[in-house]
Amino acid sequence: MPELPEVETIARGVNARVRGDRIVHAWFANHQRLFKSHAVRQAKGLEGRVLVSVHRTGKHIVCELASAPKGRHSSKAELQPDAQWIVHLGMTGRLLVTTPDAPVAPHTHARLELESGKELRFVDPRRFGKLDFRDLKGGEAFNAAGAEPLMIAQEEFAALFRGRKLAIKAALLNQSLLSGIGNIYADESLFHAGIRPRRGAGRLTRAELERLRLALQSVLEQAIRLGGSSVSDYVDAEGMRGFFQLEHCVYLRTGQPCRHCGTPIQRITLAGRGTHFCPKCQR
DNA sequence: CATTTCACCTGGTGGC
DNA sequence: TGCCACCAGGTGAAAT
Repeated sequence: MPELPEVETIARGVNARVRGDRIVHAWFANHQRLFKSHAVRQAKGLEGRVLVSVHRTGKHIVCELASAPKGRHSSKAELQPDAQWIVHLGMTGRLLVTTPDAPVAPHTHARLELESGKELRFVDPRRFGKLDFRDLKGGEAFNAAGAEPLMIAQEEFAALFRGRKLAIKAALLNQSLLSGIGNIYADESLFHAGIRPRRGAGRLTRAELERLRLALQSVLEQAIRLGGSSVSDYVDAEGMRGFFQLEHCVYLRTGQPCRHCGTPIQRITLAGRGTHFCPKCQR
């Protein structure tokens, strides 16, 4: 489900609600594939630690955790993190902050009870999500493989695609090149840059690459401002839908008129994914 | 190595 | 109403 703007929206929402709170109990469902490190180890690591901050890296939500003696509430947010809980939402994952009496949704696979009484819940019908715990003593902090699309500079961006034979859309989806772009924002940014998804990544001109970089950044930034795209079931940490789906120009608009020229939007399959573009505006 | 395909899951939709 | 085929925002392992 969630790509960079949705994950950013969720991370900000969770951070605002749980920052400084302590995890008093962690419960995990018995679905082994969800856990990159063993569920028992994750629960042990989480219980007693304070959530110092929650932020996004690529499509991952990173919760910074610190061990802290009980009863000192004044400066919890400034504690030095010594562990991380990393949540990947897969296609259908949700990370929600709820009251303890809120009904437990079907497919709830994790519940963290917090000292304040709130709960942090992970819900994921298709179970493509992943939960990981890292102890920073002895282990490495989490790092996304690819570059951040919102931060990358012109030269570095162009270098990512040099010499590559795969289609530009496939390259945009490759998380070890850029992290955070998924099917919606790949299609939308290629539309705004006027580039056909099947074009070879290594054959784009410098001008096209720079148009693409700027299109990606403006599309992602606008989507974050609108709280992400709610195509079917995406909601933020409070269960609220986003609004960027109303701004989509091509994604899931097969056969509908292009917003710029009126030509019907085409759908093809590329890299195994539904791919949408305007045959007139994109060359 | 680079690139492509497919399995992993459940649920929603639309045709018959 | 039921059954079925097909579709879905992601990733990583296996095949090419």
